Amino acid sequence: MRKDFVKKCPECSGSNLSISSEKGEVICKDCGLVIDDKIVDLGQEWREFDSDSADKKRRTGAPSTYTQFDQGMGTEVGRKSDLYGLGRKNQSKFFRLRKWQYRISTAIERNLKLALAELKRVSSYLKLPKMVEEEAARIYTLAVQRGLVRGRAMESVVAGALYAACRRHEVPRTLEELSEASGVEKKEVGRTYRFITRELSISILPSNPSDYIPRFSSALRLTAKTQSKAVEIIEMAQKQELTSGRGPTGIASAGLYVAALLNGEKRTQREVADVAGVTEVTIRNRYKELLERLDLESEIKKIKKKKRDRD
DNA sequence: AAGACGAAAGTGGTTGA
DNA sequence: TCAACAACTTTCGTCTT
Repeated sequence: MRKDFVKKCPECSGSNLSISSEKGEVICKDCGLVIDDKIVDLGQEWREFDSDSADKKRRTGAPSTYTQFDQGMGTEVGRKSDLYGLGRKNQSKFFRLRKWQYRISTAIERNLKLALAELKRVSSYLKLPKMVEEEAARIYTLAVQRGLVRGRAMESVVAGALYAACRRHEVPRTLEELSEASGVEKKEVGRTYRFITRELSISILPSNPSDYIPRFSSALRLTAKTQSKAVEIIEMAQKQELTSGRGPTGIASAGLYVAALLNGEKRTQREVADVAGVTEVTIRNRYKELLERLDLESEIKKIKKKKRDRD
């Protein structure tokens, strides 16, 4: 069963809430307020209604989880009782093997234990959905097994794995946010992110500017109308090929800035720039392109005229 | 005085020879 | 491996509201 954290929108007290578990957001459909954009956990996916469907769905027992350091399972190289019938030579070989196995696995386990603790810390700081945390843990485990952590700070690999997991699940967090949460430098996060996704050949779609809109616009306290206008503008921009090669946060913030302007809820460039983690200059550049290519100039002029008339 | 605008120089990353 | 290149940032002076 899903936990309902909020039943009514505190802004307009409508009960028309939309839960997007993938993005970890609860949005009021009436006024667009993002009530809780950082749901930690919505509970398990599968439910059992009767024994029939239970048999189909409950195929794995307890879900194996990557956030436990050994995925809830362990391996050992035999026990002493297995020694029966081995010759002397083989006995010592057996002990050597077991010693090595022990050393290697404890080294990996120790690392994983530490890393997963760190991963959980960062993830809960950013209030990421459980799915993303699991994914990040999976990625990190793979990275350890491939020996990709050697020579790299564990923290930065954790941050890189989390960033990758966010991108995969279209729950975008900026590099800055990851950097702030993990205490790893921004470039380092980006570097390890690129490294591990390349080495593990994890394919990641380029992030969509629209994915940032709900979070940014709620931070700026903008209405749902403005929010959907911004998404509209961004879609138009994508059709005009104004978006390729540009930073998605820059496009998102410019779209939001224009949308707010058109709906008479003006925010300054600085305000938008701050929540989006870009500079005013970038917003200006994108903004200029948007006006030129989407003929919004006349609409902007109308807004300005209206304002003058009011004075 | 605050916000918007734009030029110039610097940074880090990608690409192609 | 190096140089050219695009996107973005920082900084700063000027114009607009």
